[in-house]
Amino acid sequence: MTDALAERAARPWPGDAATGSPGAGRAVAGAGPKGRAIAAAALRLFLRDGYERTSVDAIAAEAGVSKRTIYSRYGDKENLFLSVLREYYLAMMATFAEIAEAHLGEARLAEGAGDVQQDLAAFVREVTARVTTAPGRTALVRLILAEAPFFPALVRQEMGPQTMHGTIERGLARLAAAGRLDISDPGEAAEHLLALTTNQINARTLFGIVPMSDAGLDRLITGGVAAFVRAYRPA
Amino acid sequence: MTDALAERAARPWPGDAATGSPGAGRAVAGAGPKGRAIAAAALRLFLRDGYERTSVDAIAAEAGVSKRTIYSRYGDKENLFLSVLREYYLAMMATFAEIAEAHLGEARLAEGAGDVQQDLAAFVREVTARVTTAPGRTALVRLILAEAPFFPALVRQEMGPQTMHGTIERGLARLAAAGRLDISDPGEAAEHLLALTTNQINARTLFGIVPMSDAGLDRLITGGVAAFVRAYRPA
DNA sequence: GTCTATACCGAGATAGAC
DNA sequence: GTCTATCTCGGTATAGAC
Repeated sequence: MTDALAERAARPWPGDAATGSPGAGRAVAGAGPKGRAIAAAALRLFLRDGYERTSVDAIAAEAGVSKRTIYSRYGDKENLFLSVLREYYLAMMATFAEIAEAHLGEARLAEGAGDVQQDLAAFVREVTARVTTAPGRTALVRLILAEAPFFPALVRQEMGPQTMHGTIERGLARLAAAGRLDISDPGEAAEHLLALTTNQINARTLFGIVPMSDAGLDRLITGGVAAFVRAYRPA
Repeated sequence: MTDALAERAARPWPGDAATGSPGAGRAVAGAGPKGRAIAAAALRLFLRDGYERTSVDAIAAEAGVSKRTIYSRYGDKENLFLSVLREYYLAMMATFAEIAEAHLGEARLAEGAGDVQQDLAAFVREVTARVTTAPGRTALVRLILAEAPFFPALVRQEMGPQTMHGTIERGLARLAAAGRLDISDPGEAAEHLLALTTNQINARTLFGIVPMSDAGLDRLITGGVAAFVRAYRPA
């Protein structure tokens, strides 16, 4: 894991007691340097090889800890799996929220109006670069899709769909209120924007399996945003 | 497998030598009643449990044949997997092609022009009902996504993306030529139509994992097609 | 007390032998 | 069609080290 997201994912969850030595406060699976090493190794191998093909032995070797340490901290493989995936997912959503706030937040929109199409394209481009096509992100989504039938917790909790949706919906509603778009159903419009951009990229690349050039990505985003604006431009 | 697609998938591939007894002509894995039983059982279990979680023992038991029979016909588990998936995929694409021809083929469009939006919605609705949300289809797509990194043949050959794309592109080009849509790039328009309908359904349901009511499906299709037509309607 | 190292267990896997 | 060889897995146990 070389990207910033994995680094972030290796940090203890929000809500954890302390980041100090494993013993200060309630012991937490992901705390301490050992905990970070385990989580990082597990994440890396699960994302690369999937659940069934990843052995706890391999994770232990990769993390440089003994297998017993993993079991004493995480209980079993399933809990380790769900923990590291949730951690990573939350980190990714935090990045997304930050980007969305910068592009579609109240502060940004109060600055004044540029061209809607260009503003939306800039937003989507940054999301694409920093989230959608981030090294581990596509693997994460593929993994969730693959394992969801066997781990209902994956879809029950916050890792389901519709997590980017609300944020975008509120941003679009602001653009509509400012008269820059003609939107009667912001929820539906948010889905359409996602469908024409992020989801289109996912479909094209089979969620990261088939490579795509930066130029191709840019063309796809530009075209998707253009179609979106054509469908929702004020009369 | 109770649906018609599985029935179809259990038939030998187009191009196979004969459907007769396994020994007439070149021996073919999927031929004969035993071959059909094996293929049907393998497909069912792979779609339900995935590759790693499905054992050849279980397939043999489900098919009512000996494990030896499977190995002598298919060589190994991997080949069995790729064979039955390709078979099923091709059957699905045949169904899609048939629907597309009925709705967007030359014959249909020569009949005269109805409302574009209604025509497209009818097309998408039938594709959705008979292909996109067919019992095994979503599982098939999830399985391909999950296993693609480990079986490059899955994406190399004809099972990649873009298989529905060409057919829809030609249909949209015909609609544009008839002046019923304003499309400068039919390839891109086809992607946008797919993105706003089929792909949106997939994203919403996490490829069939999260259930969706028929009414919800219909609303989603209607809204997606409406947005598409707004983006591409003649001036 | 938490960690490492390693040996171990039972189950289940593929693949091939008979 | 059964039987077996060989392997790997998740998980535990047992030993000692910092």
